[in-house]
Amino acid sequence: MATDPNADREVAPNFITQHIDQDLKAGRFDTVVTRFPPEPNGYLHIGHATAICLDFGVANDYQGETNLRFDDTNPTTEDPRFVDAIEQDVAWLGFSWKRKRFASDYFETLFGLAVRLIEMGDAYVDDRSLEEIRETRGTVTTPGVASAARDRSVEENLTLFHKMRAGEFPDGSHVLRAKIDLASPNMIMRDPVLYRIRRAHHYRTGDAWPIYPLYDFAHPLSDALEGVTHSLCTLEFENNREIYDWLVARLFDPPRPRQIEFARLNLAHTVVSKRQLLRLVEDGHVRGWDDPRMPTLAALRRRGIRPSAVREFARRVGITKTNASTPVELLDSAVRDDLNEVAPRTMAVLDPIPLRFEGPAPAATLEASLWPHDVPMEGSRSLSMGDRLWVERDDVAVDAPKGWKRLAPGAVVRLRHGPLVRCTDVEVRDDRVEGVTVEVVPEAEGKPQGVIHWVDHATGIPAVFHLVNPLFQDAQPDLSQPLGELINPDSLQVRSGFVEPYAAVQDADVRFQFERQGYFWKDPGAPEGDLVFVRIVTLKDGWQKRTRQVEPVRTQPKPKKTPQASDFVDRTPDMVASLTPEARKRFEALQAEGLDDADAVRLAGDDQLAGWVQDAVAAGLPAALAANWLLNELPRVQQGRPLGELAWDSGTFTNLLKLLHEDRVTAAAARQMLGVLVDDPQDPAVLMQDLGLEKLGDDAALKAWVTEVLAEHPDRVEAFKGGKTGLRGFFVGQVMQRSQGRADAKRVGELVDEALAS
RNA sequence: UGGCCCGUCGUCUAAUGGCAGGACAACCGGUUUUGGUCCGGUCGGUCGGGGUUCGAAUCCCUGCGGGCCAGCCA
Repeated sequence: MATDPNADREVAPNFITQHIDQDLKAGRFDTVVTRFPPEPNGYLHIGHATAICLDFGVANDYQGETNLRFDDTNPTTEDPRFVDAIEQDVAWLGFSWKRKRFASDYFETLFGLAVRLIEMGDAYVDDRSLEEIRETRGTVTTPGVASAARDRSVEENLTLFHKMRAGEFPDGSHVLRAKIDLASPNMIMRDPVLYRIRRAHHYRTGDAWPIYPLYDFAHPLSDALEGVTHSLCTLEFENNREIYDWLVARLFDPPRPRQIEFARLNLAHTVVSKRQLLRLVEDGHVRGWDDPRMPTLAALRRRGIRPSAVREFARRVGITKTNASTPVELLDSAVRDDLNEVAPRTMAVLDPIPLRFEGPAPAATLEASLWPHDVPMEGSRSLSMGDRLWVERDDVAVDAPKGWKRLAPGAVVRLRHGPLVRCTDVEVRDDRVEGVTVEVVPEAEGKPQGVIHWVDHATGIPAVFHLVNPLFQDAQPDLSQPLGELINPDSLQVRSGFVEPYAAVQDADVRFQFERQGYFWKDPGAPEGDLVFVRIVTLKDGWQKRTRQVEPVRTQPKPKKTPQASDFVDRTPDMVASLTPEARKRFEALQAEGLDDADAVRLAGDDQLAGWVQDAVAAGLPAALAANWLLNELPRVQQGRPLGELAWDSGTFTNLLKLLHEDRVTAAAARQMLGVLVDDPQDPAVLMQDLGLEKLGDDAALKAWVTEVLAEHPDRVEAFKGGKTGLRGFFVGQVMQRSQGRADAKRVGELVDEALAS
């Protein structure tokens, strides 16, 4: 039985937890502190929910803690009512924060840090207009130009900055800017603005401050002040990480917080952007922030979705860096799974037509279970069945299509929890079914074609049903179009029908399954006294699926892409042509050593790389071997660090290659050693001895391992012989593991082939 | 166009140089007094090209496609 090895974790391992694991192992931190940093300028939505589950979830998994921090640095857009709403939503999801903080708590501290930055010569006051600053920032392809303000003295900057704070300048007349690099390819590093003058009333600090810090300044420093270790945010902040690191490195000692970005959630058929949601509300396309069609947490809550379902949804979606769009079906499925075992089964007719009995009516009080056979819950309610009932219009057909399991002339169905009936007549007006007549048939008389639900005419209670459907017609709405044209006209359907009495009298928080219809609960937003049920989610409907208009998406193999001319381009000649004269010389020298142009040109572009190859050649090694390891093997352990940042030198590299060249170690072992040597240079021969990595020359031992491995996995041997040839790698890998990289993999491969052939 | 990031079944996501697996969707069947649930099965994928390697989804190069950045928003 395969059990989930991560069942005890809230967040399944992902690239972020891997970073955390590494940081913890490296001793960079000894605890995990995260934060959830909403700006109080709107309601939280399902996208935030995934972020919340991540922030709080990983902290819980690592016995760490999470702060709720309101990033309230822009007084013109923020409102305390959102603070309350956000707290409510986070708590509703089931998370509790260690500390509640506001960026505005830190205004005084942040001001002090800004002063220090000025004192270090890393920030200056610019007194030019917004337009001027914009124009001189340059473009993505052209560098920006400095203003005279950039060269102000520290004293002058200090004076000006204090005057900014004292309110001596008008709004927008001065800003504090970091002094970084106006030519940076990262636009955010072109002297980003840190403070602006904004004489606006802040909901928390009142009129105490005429200047406010910007996100890029306040956020990293707030993280550092709170002792946050891992600052998880969405992909659009990737470019901001550079300023984050820049500021924190200047103003704080280690351990410094670290920003990691992940992809935000996109849900099909809806929008998850505060701006767009605001538009929906303000333009009246929905009835408010908690309109059940909205993706806000307030709306999901009103719709009856439980927090456990949202958390399960977040778990199923996972965390990656891929920009992706999640289908709503994934949410629906999580909601159904969440409700299946807790929702008592009851009956409601949403589009009622009368059912009359021909002959004797059953007239009975039935004791009907609230739970189906497969839900381990107990309980029942009594149902009275009089001589007239309500049934669903869709459950009656004049001409039964193929596969019809409901009422149609002559057809026998069961009335749920009641008798079998045969349809004797269908009343039709204007092509619409308006009523049905049935006769009771004895139990013995054949199998019913199906089961339909009903509500008793005499005791049934009138109710209104709100059927919530996707808000947008298109999975990926084109938001440049007017919203009115994008909205699904059936996003909210209102029906008037009847429920059985039981459903009307239960507590407000009970989620029902109306059999064959879906999960519903009483709309908590309905006017007092009105009986309104909102549909949380439909049931999966095999019939509707079969008959619906849209063609189901057929799964068919993608056409094999035909190779394009552009697939075969060789950039090498271009690269050779654009070599500097100096690099050109190196290129020719490497060529002379027998390297092909592609390798030579890449090495020639780097003085150091080219030198290392020459050193290896001087030591009697083939240039191609050195080039191969430098170009193809080194990057694996380099992890983006330039060659110069690695601790080792060309001599260590050459000695490693020598061992390999002299056949004293295998390539696998050499790779292992490479990982150690770059950071911890030493004599590779000694390292080889220490790790016991000398190449194994003993064919007999290899054979023994091969036999052993094959004997241990008879099922896989069978599968291999059945055509699953990919298993060859598995067998070789097993033997390699046993030899700890000391066996000659090529030879092992041969032995495996031999053994499997017999 | 400069820089950064991302491309795995229809969709979402695993596999960290060694068996391409799971979920959702779809399809077929079984159980069922819900066309639900549950169970069994089927279909279906590493963006193209080249390289490194005994072995590549994974490392390297390159092409293609997508996202982000030129707010005194966050």
